[in-house]
Amino acid sequence: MAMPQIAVRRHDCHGCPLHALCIDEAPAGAALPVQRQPCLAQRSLRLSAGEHLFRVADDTARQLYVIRAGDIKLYQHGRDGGQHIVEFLGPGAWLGLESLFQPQHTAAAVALSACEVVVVPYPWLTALLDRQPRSAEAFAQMLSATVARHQRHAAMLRHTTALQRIAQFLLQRLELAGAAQGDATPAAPRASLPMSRQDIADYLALTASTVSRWLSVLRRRGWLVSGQRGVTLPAPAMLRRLAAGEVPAEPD
Amino acid sequence: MAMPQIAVRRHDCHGCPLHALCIDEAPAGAALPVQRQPCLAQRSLRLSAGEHLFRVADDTARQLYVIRAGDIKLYQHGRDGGQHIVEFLGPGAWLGLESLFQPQHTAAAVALSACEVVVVPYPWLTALLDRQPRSAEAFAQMLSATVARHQRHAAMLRHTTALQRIAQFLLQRLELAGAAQGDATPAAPRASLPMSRQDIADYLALTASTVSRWLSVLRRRGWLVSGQRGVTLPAPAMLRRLAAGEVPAEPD
DNA sequence: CGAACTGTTGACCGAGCTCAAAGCAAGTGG
DNA sequence: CCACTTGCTTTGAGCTCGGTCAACAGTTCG
Repeated sequence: MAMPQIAVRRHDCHGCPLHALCIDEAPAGAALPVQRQPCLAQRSLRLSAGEHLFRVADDTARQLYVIRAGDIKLYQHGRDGGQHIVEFLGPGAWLGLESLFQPQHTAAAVALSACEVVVVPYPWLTALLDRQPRSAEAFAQMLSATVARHQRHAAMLRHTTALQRIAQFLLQRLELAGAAQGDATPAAPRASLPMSRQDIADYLALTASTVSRWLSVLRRRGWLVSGQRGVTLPAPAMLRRLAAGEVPAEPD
Repeated sequence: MAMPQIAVRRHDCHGCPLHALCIDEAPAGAALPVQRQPCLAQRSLRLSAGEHLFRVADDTARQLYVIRAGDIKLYQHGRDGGQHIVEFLGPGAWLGLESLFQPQHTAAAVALSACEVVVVPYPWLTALLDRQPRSAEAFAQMLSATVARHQRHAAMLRHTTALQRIAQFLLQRLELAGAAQGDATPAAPRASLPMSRQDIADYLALTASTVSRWLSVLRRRGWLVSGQRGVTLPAPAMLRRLAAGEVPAEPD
């Protein structure tokens, strides 16, 4: 059985998160340029659940990270010992943007589950950015999207009730799961919650008690099935109405 | 009186906010390179108080802005009609970072006082970034600082009481005023408040009532003198203690 | 099986919001 | 110069949402 021999492996980096940044430079069958090397020579790192990737005030080691698999939470310390979760990050997300080209990290990152992260040294990044104009644009766009995302999250934390925040959070997790599946199952209302209730609370500026309370209410009403680290949402439409504040949020 | 004739005006752009980005390429008496041109050929814009620089969903026009003089507030619309102030920006600050290389603005910017802003078209920026490696780094650093700043602000809005937020805000305005004066008057405890009480409230995720109430308390206690658009803080040390939550925040 | 941890639920309480009224400053027109 | 308007600020009274504290249930791991 003579299989056709492939002249150039088109995409070793097809599933690579750097893809979006480095694909532009090789429009079609062009020879793989030098810059493509990072995609091939990736150095990756494995973390088990609970292990820190970096902590606050750690040296940045002049590198950042891209999550290939697993979930990571990015957090800061609140005055009172409680922690303030900046973001939950999944596969494809970049880590270390908040301290780019700066000596120390201003946040900490810890694995929620077993993770694989790709290491991206600054030199690789700058080389890419300098040699290839459009990549600088793409990277700037990603940074600005991060700014915009944080602005939206900050906005959500004001003028919204606990229930609204929880509903929005669930929807966010839901469409995140949907995007990962490539919309293959658009009607599968399953969302993963790899983080603890306390983590959810710290993300939404609530207490674990309150999160638990409202989740119970949703469960009692049938808007949410099952309870622990995964959840199915049979009525996303209703959740959307809750998130928008169209329902007065009765306790029971 | 024969004044010595200056051979080359060293820095036409000395007071220019782009300075930090473009100074590196001309270490010393080097001839002014082409890239320096933007500094000289700046197109600037004047706004009177209350005038919008851009609104949400406006076209970005592929340009961003740097404030040369005046104060601008950057805000988004909250669901309930109230507005959520992202940041107050003064001279030297960049505007439009949250929608960089994207078609539409995700926030609105309005002048609080008479302003002068410098227009920076994307092409200038990309030209600068592409030609000069260190500028890309500086720019990325600024973007990442913006991310970090928003993270800190979001962190402040949790686990802090109304009084703490107000104290922190006043201190922030104070050191901002100090920085503008180049620390010429380090002991001059004067801060400008070019925004309304409602704006302060929207920035701190409070109500105008609450802001007014606590400012009154501070005034009654003598930690704060005068009231309207400017304010003097005779006891910054006490404010710092309040901001840190070391004082139980008694109403009176 | 017990220990330690996470999640759930209840009772109470307080910080800040809502609603409302009055005080003040700046502008307008007679 | 003053009556009138308009918008911002201040202040009061009551109420509500979510936090605090605490007890209990369920899970994981030795």
